[in-house]
Amino acid sequence: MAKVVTIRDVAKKAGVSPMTVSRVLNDRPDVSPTTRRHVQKIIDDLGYSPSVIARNLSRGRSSTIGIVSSALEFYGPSRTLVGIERQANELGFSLMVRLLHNPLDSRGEKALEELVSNQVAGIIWAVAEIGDQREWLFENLNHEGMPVVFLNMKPRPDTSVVLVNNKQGGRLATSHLIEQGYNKIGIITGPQEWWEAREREAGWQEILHDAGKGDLKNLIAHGDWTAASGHRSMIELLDRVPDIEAVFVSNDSMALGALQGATAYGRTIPHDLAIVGFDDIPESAYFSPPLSTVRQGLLEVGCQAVSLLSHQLEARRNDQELVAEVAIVEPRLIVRKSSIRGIA
Amino acid sequence: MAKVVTIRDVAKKAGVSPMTVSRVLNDRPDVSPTTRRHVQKIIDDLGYSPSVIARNLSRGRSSTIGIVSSALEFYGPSRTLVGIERQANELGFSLMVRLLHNPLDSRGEKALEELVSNQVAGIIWAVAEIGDQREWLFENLNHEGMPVVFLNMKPRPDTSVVLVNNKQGGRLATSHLIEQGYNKIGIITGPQEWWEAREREAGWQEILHDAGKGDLKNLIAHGDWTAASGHRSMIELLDRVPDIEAVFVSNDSMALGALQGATAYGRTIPHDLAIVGFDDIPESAYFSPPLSTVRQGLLEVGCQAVSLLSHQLEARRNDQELVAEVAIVEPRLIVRKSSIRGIA
DNA sequence: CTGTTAGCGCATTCAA
DNA sequence: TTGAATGCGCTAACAG
Repeated sequence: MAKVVTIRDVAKKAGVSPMTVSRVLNDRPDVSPTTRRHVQKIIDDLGYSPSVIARNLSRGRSSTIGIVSSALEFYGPSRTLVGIERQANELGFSLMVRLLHNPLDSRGEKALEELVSNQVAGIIWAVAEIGDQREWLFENLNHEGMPVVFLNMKPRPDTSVVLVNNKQGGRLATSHLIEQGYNKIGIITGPQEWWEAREREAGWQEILHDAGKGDLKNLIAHGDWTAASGHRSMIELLDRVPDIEAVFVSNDSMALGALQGATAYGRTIPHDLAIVGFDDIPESAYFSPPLSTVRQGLLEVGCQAVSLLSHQLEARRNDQELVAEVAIVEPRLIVRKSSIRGIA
Repeated sequence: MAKVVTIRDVAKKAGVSPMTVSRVLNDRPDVSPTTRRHVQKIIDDLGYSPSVIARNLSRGRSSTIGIVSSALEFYGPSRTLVGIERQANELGFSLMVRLLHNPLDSRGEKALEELVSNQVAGIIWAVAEIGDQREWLFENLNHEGMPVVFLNMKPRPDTSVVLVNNKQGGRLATSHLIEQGYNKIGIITGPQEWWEAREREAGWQEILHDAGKGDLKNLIAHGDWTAASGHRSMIELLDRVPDIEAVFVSNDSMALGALQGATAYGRTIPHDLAIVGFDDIPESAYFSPPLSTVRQGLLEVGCQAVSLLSHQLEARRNDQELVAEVAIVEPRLIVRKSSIRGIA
């Protein structure tokens, strides 16, 4: 219990009022250079560090932003968190993090309450869109008047959203496969509750449709993002459509499982079967064969999220109209061996 | 700015004093059941939620714990964070997270200051041990009298630490390879600045030494945890020691790179060369061939860290002696194909 | 430029 | 079992 140094201790020692110290701390202009220097010295000497919570209480606002995330075991969410942290740091925000382990239960509510009562300045909602949970969210959040930025959600009016153009990612992957001359192009999707999974599938479907490919039903298998499900789904596709020529797999982990499944099934990649993944996890360049994939700008997503939130906060401080913004991050196709026709 | 509901609003509406409301909020025994029910109802009606920061300021302590972590792009740290969050949640703590992007710079200091001035109740230091940064830490933290738990660090007196028995992990992997009848057993290490990397190497070395294997120098290659470095290091080993029979790779990502490197070099795994990894990332069961590896109980590490910190906090609240605890989590060998002699 | 007064929302005394 | 007074550490608004 080293008695903590307060602003009053500094003031006393410096022979000024607490207010002056406060002004120095906050870099206010209305302090004489001499006084400022003097006070600053005392601050340093005493190793004084202001109590953020007292400041927040007094100011009625905080510089902590709340993050609600989930599924940190996957590449996407954890990578995004890193981006968020980086930008938050840059802009002087602290981060309070809550993870939802099972997004289906009602804990979103508790997480939200906790953040609200911790007086966070705003919230970044980085949880996959699940069912109607969102509806509940919108009511509550707007009710509270809490600035929020959502990640990877279908844009809606008056809501700030940062998203990767997942549909475009699906298009890129599928177009690439068509350009390589493949005809029967299947897909292994992510969980249908994830908006991102549905979008990637929509991109795949759009391209095939435009190319005049007929019945797509048989070419779809549903995974759950894990390598195990990729493996399973690939076997399923091969059983169902033995002459399938290429598969767009909705993330790299599943693609790894798919690669292994197809190989065990007796197919040589890419000679017999082409595969394109999604994410560009660092490992994917070292799969056998190296995986063609779609890279999302996930750090960018995190940065943007914090920036948009920051805009909202600023607008609010200036009593301006809060204009919702939407930031779209474009993905990029990375071509490696797994999708190149004519390589053994 | 929906004017926020305070404890006074509730009190007024309930016709009691703020104090009574406070008692209800904190589940104090000295409130009549009738009053309690009544007040509780008003609380619910108004949707009142107490201001955590005001409470903290008043009580002089908070229930937020600070996490300093880094390298969330790797499996270990992010997995550990999940464990921490889970247990924190369980015990009613909030989490404030700071990431160190380049542990070599002095930002540890800033992160620490930020957490301290946010009045966190304690800190979990989950950053790889780098050089003499730790010395600086110990001085400062003990000076502040802040409860801290360190992760994966060499235990030292009067310091709470949670660690995986990395050396034992190295032993398990290496013994397994010896039992399989391999003789020339190499290692690809992690970055030498990481304590965990050094420990794994020490385990490997100990077993080989005990088995009477002579000169080990040539059998060591240094990686940096990435698949790329695993690839590179494997080539290096094969060039240097063409008759090498097995390699213990200090994490699974590097093992993936090593697998690919060895295959490209013309070796068949495990026929020509056995490989054991470390981590048991979910993907490793789908490498080609499936990877034998050492599983760390990372969730467990996170849980334990929060528990130890919680003990410290409790002791402090009761003015008891703070006894530092050390929790050791034992790793487990997972045998798959990549290390089984006599399989093609 | 600097100090004074007041109060952020709550919990810890104490007294009733 | 309840309430009144007081203060946590800081800053906004006003004075001087």
